[in-house]
Amino acid sequence: MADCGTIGINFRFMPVFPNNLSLRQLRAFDEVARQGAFAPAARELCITQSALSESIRQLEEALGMRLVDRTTRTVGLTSAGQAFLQDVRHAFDTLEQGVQHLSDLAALRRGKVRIAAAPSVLAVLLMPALPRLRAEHPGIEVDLIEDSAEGIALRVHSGQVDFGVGAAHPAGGELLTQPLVSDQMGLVAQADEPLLQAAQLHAADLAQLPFVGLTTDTAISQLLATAPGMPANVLHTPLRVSNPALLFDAVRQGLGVSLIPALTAQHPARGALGFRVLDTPQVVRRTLLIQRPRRALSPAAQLLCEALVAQVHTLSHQAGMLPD
Amino acid sequence: MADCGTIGINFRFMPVFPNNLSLRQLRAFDEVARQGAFAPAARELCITQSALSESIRQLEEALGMRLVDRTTRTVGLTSAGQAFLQDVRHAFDTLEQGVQHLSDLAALRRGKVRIAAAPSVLAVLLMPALPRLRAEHPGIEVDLIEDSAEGIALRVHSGQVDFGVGAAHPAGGELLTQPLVSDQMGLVAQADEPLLQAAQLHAADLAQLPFVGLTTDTAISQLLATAPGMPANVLHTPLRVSNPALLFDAVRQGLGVSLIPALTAQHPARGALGFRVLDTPQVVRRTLLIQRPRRALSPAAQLLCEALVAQVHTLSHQAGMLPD
DNA sequence: CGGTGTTACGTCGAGCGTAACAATA
DNA sequence: TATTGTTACGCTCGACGTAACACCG
Repeated sequence: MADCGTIGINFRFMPVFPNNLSLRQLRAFDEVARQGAFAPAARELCITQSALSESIRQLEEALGMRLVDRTTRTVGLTSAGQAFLQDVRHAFDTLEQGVQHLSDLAALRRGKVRIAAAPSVLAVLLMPALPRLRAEHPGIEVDLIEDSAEGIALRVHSGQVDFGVGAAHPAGGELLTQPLVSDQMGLVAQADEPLLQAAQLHAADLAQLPFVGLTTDTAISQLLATAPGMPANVLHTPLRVSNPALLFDAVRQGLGVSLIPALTAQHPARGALGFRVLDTPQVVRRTLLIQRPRRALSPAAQLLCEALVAQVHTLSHQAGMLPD
Repeated sequence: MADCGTIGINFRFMPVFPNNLSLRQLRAFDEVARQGAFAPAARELCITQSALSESIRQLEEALGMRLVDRTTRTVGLTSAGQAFLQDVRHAFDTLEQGVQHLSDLAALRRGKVRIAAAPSVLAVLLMPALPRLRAEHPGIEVDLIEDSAEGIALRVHSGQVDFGVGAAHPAGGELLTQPLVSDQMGLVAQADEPLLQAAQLHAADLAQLPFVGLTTDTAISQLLATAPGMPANVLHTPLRVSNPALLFDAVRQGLGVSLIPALTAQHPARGALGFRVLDTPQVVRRTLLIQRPRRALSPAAQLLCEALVAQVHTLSHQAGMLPD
């Protein structure tokens, strides 16, 4: 490498910063001031007197100023030393505080997690885990952002969220995905709908029923569109809503039935509506955990990740759930 | 030396302080964050990428936490890294400020000097130098403390003042002294006193005049007491005052004449009173510069010291002055 | 003498550069 | 392919300890 600092244009600000001095020297100075003598300070620092003496000498040389008045028997600080000591200790406190902050992050005493996810994931997988998380880690802030598959991908890619949960989507380029849970599509209808009690439920059975769909930008809608054997009224619905909660409201109002994933059926907004898995075709929705590649999750984000997986396991016995 | 940290009782506070990390690593971290990449940061730091990479690795290892997310092409900070960066920069600013303070002290832009001295020294040697000093170094604070020889010695010994100027005194133990100026004792009297014009002035000439003295705790009084050939009215005075200003007032009131050093005669409070050196005996007062041994003077104190010496030279042509 | 801080000197390891590698755009 | 970050491997210089010294109580 070319020797630096030769002609280079970029001298920048360069305020003669302590390029020379080291934390060792400053720590040594602090301890000498604290102890008022070299010998005990050296013991405290776990070095010999000679090493300590050398450190102080170097520090004074680097600063071009005498900091300590040596009197063989007792040691005192120069007025300059006293002034400098203030700042050194302040800097130490700041650094120590910084390390403490890191420790807090690692120990989950502090932190902030931002998650983007599909509505059902938020309501069914994350919300139930929050009370315990809030109780056990009150210092961790959580932002839950409801979004579409595309929005999730974009938010993950831009780093706006720590990770996302939802369907795969090409937006956002290459993202690191990991299967979290798969579930089957099923019929949601008013409780007295006879099909809910049928021995077998086929997609064709829905052909004559009024059908309420999700807007076409949703991953679920697109999943149904690619599934084989879907009757026309399922593929082209006269009424489309953008999220499960509205869908449940529509079904409850008698506007029709719908097909939703089993996980979404766990949404509290379903209320007393009935649900059963579709036997043919088996339409499986895969929900992924989506991260930026080569980006480490913060400890708090890991915690929520784990809570998410745990919640998946809790719900794994429900009809139509296929945990990965 | 016994290996430290074994059983020792003194674990003290020991808050897992950054015992490992160094300023180099922190500076490297700061620069990586600033540049957003290793290569330019390494150039800025005048080291190779490999060295920089190693520094960051060590820092992360010391902190037990990933600070930088490497993406080969671009580099981002972990949330932990962002939080830590704040504190690191704050600590840097504090240190830089400390160094700046030292620089200010050295360049006489800031500073504080405390001086203890005899009244005549303050009024005659220091006061005249102050206007220029205040003009040239407005950031330097000066404390002038008027005191007796004993008080000066004690204040110097205790470190309450940077240095003292006055007569020698055993109080305060071993002090570093340096002759500053010597001057002869002389007669101070109302301007019409015939002795002021005499060809020769002998101590015995004062025997019949009313005499006003300084209190016996003053160095001048003690000096006169040990001088040979002093008439009784000089040695035992019915009226004693504690400082030259009062003495001048007394003489002006016609209460008597007195003997004072030539330097003191330069005191502005003398007004129109006459002064002439005593021819026999020649009584010489030695004024010393008094410092604590093995204690370096601050730059500001040195400045005042030099101003003091310069003022001595300015007055060296006056009658009775014997600069050393 | 006991204890202080300083200096001299030999040793060892941390920190660096060179070079080869891996991975992205 | 060009550029970036990582790893491997010597090397050198700085930081340490031992020891001898100088100094004060």
